[in-house]
Amino acid sequence: MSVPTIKFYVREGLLPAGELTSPNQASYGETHVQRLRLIRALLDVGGLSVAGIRDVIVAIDDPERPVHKVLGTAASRIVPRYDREQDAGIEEARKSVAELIAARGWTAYPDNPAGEALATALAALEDVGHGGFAEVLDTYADAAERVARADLEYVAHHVAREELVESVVVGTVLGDAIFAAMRRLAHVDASHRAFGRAT
Amino acid sequence: MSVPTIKFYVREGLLPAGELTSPNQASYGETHVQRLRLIRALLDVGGLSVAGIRDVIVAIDDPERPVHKVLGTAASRIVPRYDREQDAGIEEARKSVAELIAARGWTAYPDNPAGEALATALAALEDVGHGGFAEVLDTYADAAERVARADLEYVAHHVAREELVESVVVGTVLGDAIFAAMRRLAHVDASHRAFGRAT
DNA sequence: GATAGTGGCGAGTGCCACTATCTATACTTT
DNA sequence: AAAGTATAGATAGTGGCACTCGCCACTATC
Repeated sequence: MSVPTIKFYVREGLLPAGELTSPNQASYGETHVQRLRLIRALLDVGGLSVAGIRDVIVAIDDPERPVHKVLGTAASRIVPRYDREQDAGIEEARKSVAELIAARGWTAYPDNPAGEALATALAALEDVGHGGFAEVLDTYADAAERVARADLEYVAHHVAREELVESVVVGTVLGDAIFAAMRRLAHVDASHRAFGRAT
Repeated sequence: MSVPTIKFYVREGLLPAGELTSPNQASYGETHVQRLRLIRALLDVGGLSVAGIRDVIVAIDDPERPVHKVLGTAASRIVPRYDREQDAGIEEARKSVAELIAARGWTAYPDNPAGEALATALAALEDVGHGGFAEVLDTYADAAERVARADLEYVAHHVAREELVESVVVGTVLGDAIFAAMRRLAHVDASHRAFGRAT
């Protein structure tokens, strides 16, 4: 971790400045190191932008902000913003999403960032001519439900209140990466079983 | 979709050139449109780079290449390449991945791109101080297994051989986005159930 | 007292996905 | 037939992003 990079993060508001012990010496503590690790994790593994990380961090650090608002901010930075408004099928996809949510009995508004992201992905699927893939959506929803329950249970039982927001952000971002990697490992296994060939 | 953008894609080898009907007229057909949609889906929703898409497309279009090799190429472009070699905990994380694969009875080499990606994510988790999250890994693996089985079944039953490679690529890339979005929707629901508040 | 490092800051770099501009040609309208 | 519009192809430029450099005044250390 080079010094200029750290100075850059300080300037961008990702990292609090060190405490000045003299005009040209500042001391950094464990919290700075911790914060740096968080930044690298969100940047490298989570794929967030520096600006997005700043917003998330500001939200995390603001003790006034109610928890669910912080999570809202985090979600809106974490979910990549596709602007596919011109996509012909997006409206139809939004309807599918609303139906799925209703069928599942989920309490969630379909027009939140996650619902929009799902609609975008479904619309892209349709565009590409693999709309039939939507057939397995129920399996995806089952799996997502299980995972989400496990996430929440972990958070509820093992995380102290003051760490809550940060761990939810970390879990959301890194959880995506973990699941995606596992899905690919499972693909390799499943395809080996089905076709008798390891990839 | 602007004309210069299309020409750019042609130059970059993402899109075959149109058939010249005269020195300054080329005709594009339905396959070009289809290919364009694929490019946009991988770019916007899948988050691949133009160079990565080129590699994937070259692999898809090469009928000589055995299927499992194409999927290997696709996987190596789809999985983002983290270079966390200097991460202290990466070796330990690799061991966890190998153990997980063994415990699951999966047939997959832990040193493939997906295994590396998983190790990286786990190492990042540990760095950030949320190593305990690894507790729920089994739930993730269960879910990944289910999803992967559904993916494969769909492909085996509904996809013609000549479309196989493309649909696996599409399914892998868009499937990630779909699952991630669903996980967030399920989070909202689960947190509403647990804490009685919608986000 | 020479060397090396620091904070702070503006400017620069390299990469990437386009986008603008240019030339030469051809189709289209009047 | 002349003027206007459009296209292919190619080179160069743009804007955004994550750094990285260079400069200054100063200090810590050998």
